[in-house]
Amino acid sequence: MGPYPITNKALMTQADNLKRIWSTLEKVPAGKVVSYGQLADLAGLPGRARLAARALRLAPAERALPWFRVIGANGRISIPKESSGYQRQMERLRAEGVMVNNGRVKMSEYQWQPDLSELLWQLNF
DNA sequence: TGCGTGACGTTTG
DNA sequence: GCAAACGCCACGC
Repeated sequence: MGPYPITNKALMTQADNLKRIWSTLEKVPAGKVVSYGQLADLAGLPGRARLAARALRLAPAERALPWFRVIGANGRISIPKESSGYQRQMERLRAEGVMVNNGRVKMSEYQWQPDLSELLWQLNF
């Protein structure tokens, strides 16, 4: 967390950006999913979907973030289907009641739609 | 100093 | 549904 809570590029370090994304990800409730772009948006980093993806790769394991609740905006799991991560993600999602068919989730049903003012209140970057 | 590469996204055809 | 063309930008080389 930098000294300034505003997305002023000149004052935000990459470490700050990653922390913002991780903090926001922690707020995604079980049984719901968010897209990479949505996660970045909610973290105050509009248009930074790729950064959200990067943040997941770099996420510290001990933080136990719900990385599996992040999928592509098209509702598909974005990890190569031949990878073990693909299977793990599908299992974790199903374990909390999310229906996954052919690596795909129905966004209209499972996408998290947080109350923005409430989220802003909870987050303390 | 480029330049290619990404667990990405939107628009257009 | 699919593919191409952009847009985005941190990072490694």
